[in-house]
Amino acid sequence: RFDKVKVFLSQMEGKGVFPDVVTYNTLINAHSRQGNVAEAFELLNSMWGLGLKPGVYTYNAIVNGLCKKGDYVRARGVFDEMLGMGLSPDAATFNPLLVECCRKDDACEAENVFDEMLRYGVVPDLISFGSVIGVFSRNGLFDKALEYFGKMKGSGLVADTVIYTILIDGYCRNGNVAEALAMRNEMVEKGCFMDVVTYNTLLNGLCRGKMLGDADELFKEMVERGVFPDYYTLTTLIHGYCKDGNMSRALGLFETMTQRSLKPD
RNA sequence: ACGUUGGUGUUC
Repeated sequence: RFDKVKVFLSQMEGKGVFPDVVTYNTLINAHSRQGNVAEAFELLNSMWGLGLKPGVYTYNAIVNGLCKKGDYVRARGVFDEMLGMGLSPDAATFNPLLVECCRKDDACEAENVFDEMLRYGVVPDLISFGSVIGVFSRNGLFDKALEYFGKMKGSGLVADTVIYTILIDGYCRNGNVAEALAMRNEMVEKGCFMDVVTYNTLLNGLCRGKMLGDADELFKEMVERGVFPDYYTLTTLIHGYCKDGNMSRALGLFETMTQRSLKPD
């Protein structure tokens, strides 16, 4: 609701309160995320005239916006521009670039960006590792995914719910549901909670592995633990039961879905 | 102090 923002900002200025770099970063990020990179650039350029100097957060927001639009080339251009301004990139600069390579399933470029990040002396975080582990495991390079998981632990990072979910997904995709279940046990033992995405991922693996009975049990477990099923959960299970020829169960879940006022899409 | 980045389904 940028019209309201505009009114609010002018009210602020009327009271002698002027936007600072954080205000601009917030606005630039909002436009950037919504795909309006042109407006984000305009705000970026107008900062200088107000005596405000764009910083790493400012450029990172734009790099992210361009990556989200799939404009990797232009994102690299802004990256170069920020270097030219004498700014040092950080993990939040490289992560959107990595994520975009992963979205395109470009494991090769993702690895290049990861190496580049290291050359700049930037320390990869959980997001960086999660991205590359995911792209490797989805693209026939699961050994490499596990190798990076090893590097991640070696660097002192501790796997969180998202990292475990990526690994569970990786094991399932690579035909090792047993090891995926072992990962789930490990994460719980280490005090890491399973969220709706973790459950959905494992349910999908069980369905694809024709382990519908186990999927059913896991579904019950998630509900008992107060993790509420979403669209992904129900679509995954409905698909699983359809493929398995169990239409009555599939239709039952479909009804559950409408009863929960989750409108089928 | 406040602002930027990651994971799951259907389309055989």
